[in-house]
Amino acid sequence: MTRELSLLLERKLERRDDLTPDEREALREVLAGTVLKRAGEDIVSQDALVDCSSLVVDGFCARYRDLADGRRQFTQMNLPGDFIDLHGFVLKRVDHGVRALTDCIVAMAPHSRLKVLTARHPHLTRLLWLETVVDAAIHREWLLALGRQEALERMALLLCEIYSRLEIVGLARDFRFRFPVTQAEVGDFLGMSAVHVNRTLKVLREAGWLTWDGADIRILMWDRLAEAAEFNPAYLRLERLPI
Amino acid sequence: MTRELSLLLERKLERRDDLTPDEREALREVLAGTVLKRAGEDIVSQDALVDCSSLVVDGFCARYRDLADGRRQFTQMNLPGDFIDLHGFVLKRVDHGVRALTDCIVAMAPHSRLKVLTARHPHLTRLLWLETVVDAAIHREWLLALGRQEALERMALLLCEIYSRLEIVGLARDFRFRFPVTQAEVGDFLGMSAVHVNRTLKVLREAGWLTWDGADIRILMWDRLAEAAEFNPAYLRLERLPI
DNA sequence: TTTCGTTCTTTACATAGGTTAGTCGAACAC
DNA sequence: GTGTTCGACTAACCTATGTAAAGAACGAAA
Repeated sequence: MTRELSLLLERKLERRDDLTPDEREALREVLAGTVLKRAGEDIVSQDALVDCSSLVVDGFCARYRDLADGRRQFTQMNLPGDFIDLHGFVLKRVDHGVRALTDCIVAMAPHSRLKVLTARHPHLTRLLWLETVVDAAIHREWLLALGRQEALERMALLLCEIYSRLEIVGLARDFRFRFPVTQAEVGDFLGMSAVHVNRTLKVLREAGWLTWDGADIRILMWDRLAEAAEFNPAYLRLERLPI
Repeated sequence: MTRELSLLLERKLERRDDLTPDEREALREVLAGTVLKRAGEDIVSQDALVDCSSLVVDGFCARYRDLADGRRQFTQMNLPGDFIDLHGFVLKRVDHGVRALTDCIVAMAPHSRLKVLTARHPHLTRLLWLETVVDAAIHREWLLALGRQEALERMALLLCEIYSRLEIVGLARDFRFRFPVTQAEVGDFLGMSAVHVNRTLKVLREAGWLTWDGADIRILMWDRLAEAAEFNPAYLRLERLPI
């Protein structure tokens, strides 16, 4: 069981650069047990000191920040294979919550173990560092989207990004994927009201760009979506560059 | 000269955690020379492989992303003492440009030297990692702002953040500071048109919350601004927590 | 089966903020 | 001097998107 979890982590880091047997061994020491979180539960609560980061094994979750009057913005989607709050390892105090959008299984990585790893394995440390830096690159893409792109462009970007990321971990192919998220939640990603999410989806559906039944999404015209979003997957850093 | 630069860097990292004499010594090896960039010039161009990160010694610059039709979003302000593109050290390919808003002096930190440092100094590595992670925390604050806050709230947030960050490095006090940036540039930060920046400033000026003459800003009612922005400096991670 | 709570969907209406098109003044070149 | 450029500022108008309200569809629970 724990063995399988380490493999998930190994495969994730190996997409970026080769690992030595020694480094693989070290990764096996990092994960403690797993925890099940129910849909709607908070995995991390806002404004807490943390001593543990976690790896999403199964399910969808999202990082969020709230305003006093209840306005909410999701700042990042976390898919299976993603490290949630790895930045918490160096930040110590996290400034936001993470919510399970569906039932989730997460594996814990205690900071004490990560610290041992970083003391002994500089290259592995840089790979973990890279993961947090890719998160920041995704943030920048969404800063552009929220600041300067319109509703339809943002929706297209979300679909392109989620499809691409799910495909990498084998959870999407042939332009189909499951995305079990309500329209209100999509609105919290895109910085728009649930009503406008609905309107925007109607336009996309009627233009024949996609179908969206329940949680099953099928993209019919990828090129149109990618063009509308000005989607360039470079920001996901899918390239393999030794570091 | 180079000695003074290292001191800037040392002081920056020491705000987060103590450094050993050994670590200080290592930092002195990191910076190569300085470069002068003129206002309006690009310090880093979009979508390039980078082999060097840089430290702002003097001046203001900003990271940006553009859309094909010219819409632009600044994703981060860089003030003196900030590491520009430290994330480039692990990311290798950067996805955005950095523009000098005023004449700037920047000190270069070649990645080859940073790599030597990370191989020998795990604690220092975590401190550098932390700097990139704080950048991401600031991104998240602005994702919330751009997604869910209104023009006036965002403007208030910008003023509170810039003042706080300038104060830390001794470039602001008594609620006064120089901010030599055009209203159009402010719009590119806040995701709004220059016209609306002007309107919003007029409201703030007439309400007596601030004065803004040329590049000289004076905040008259900090509490009002902070309340409107829901400004909580926690996201800047000013706390000192050993890592 | 009925009831209940979600979520999706639509309509009608309100408004924050964009766009366009200026004026004015300061700085600068010649 | 004169022209030129750039930024601050304003007004008129327009539209993308928010808000409020309600019905339809669906699954879960009883």
